[in-house]
Amino acid sequence: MADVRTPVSTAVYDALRADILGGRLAVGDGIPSERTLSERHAVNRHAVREAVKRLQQAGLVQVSQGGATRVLDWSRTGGLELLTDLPGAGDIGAVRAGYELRACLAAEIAVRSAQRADDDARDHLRARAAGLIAARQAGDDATLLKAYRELWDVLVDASRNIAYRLAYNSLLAGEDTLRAAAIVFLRDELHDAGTTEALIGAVLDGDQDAARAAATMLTARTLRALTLTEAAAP
Amino acid sequence: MADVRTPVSTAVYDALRADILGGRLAVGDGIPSERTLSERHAVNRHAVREAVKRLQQAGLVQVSQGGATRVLDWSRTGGLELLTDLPGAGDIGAVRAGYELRACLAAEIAVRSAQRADDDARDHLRARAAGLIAARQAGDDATLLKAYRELWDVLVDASRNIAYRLAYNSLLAGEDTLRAAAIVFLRDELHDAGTTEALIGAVLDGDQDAARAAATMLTARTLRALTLTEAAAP
DNA sequence: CTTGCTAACTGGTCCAACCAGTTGCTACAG
DNA sequence: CTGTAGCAACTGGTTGGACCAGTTAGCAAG
Repeated sequence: MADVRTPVSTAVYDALRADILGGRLAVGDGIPSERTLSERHAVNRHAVREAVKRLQQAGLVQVSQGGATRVLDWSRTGGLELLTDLPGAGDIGAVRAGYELRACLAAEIAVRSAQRADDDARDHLRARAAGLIAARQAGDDATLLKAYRELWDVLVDASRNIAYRLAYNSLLAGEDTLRAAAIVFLRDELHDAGTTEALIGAVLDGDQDAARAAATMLTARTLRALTLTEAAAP
Repeated sequence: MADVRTPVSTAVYDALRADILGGRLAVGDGIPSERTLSERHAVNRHAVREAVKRLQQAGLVQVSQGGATRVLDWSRTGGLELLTDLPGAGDIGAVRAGYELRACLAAEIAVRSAQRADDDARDHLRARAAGLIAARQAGDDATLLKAYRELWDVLVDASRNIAYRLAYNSLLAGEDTLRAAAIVFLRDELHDAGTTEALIGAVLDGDQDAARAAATMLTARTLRALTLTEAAAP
């Protein structure tokens, strides 16, 4: 039941990914051969191959038959999905980077939502707005965060842009591990009920400028909190 | 030499991914068993497993031992790296979505570059600016596009935000297949030498507002071209 | 010193088997 | 007739070993 058995190939993948993102395997280096890795991790070579295939897809390594599998410069070949893996590898600045991207996305999502939201999307938005008000009554930050995220989820859909949706997914991919930290940074933004209401109203009214302004103000609060934290304890 | 042999596992992966993104495998459906797929594609089961592992990592399927491997709603679980796969699956709107995301990113990259570019980054930027001028002399759009991309590549670095870099990577992931189409849409933006110069100057001067304005004007040209094309031949 | 071949690597693929969960049907007990 | 226990018959997870197909490096002949 509570069996959290991880496939061995995932264990190998995690280990290699951490080594690469953590810089222990330098760019251009060849990683150990599949046969070596299978011995070292005491698993079958097939498991290693599955792990390497995933590394390859993530843009972390380049494999070539006959030659060695080499580590790529992931800052050039990696995709946005790597972002949530970076903090785990010890990169603190990645958190600020992620929130900056979110800020830029949020403003645009707000504008496009105001521009493109149809009746269906407006209904959903109103429902989430009500849910958010209810969550504020609870006084529990975790509940509030959940409701706030659901609000943005609806806005992302309303913006009718699959790229925004996918980028948003990538940003939230590792949220479970970061939720506790997120609440700290998002605190001011979460409790700014007035601006949140303004955002919702602007989207419902189709007021693109007001929507952008509100979204920018909301995310600016979190960015400020992050900057202060970063400056205080680097 | 010209041997473009694709690994069989990649062939299986491409086929399954296309079926999922193309909607031929519905969300919630179980995909055929590994043994069935290995028979159907006339490959070994390990090749199928490698393909499925990649699907899993891409957020397209959920596998569970004992149970069937089910198709996930990739619009909820997929990352930005899926974007460049969508056009291949027949989704035309994904191109516009991608360029809208690029527009929003570009403006922010310009601002952050103006804010954070150090001497080293400024040197690189000046070099690329010179390269761009040289490319304009050639009169060849492909050369110009290359130089223009290199300019933005430097700007992305100058913005000192790993999330911007990774998102930018994701957006350009499938560029080779789209290069011909890209030149058509980017034509006006590419030939707007004045605004490009203004962007470079603003970044070098640390003028964030001017940088944002220039970047926005540049990307707006491409968005307009895209909208016109979309409206003309939907 | 250059060239060419070979041997020892690398990854790519396959076969066959077994382990470990899930699912559904069947037969037995109530 | 109903409910449940249990036995197949699936599913994915893992292993071992073998062989093919490229790359690389070293050695030997020119």
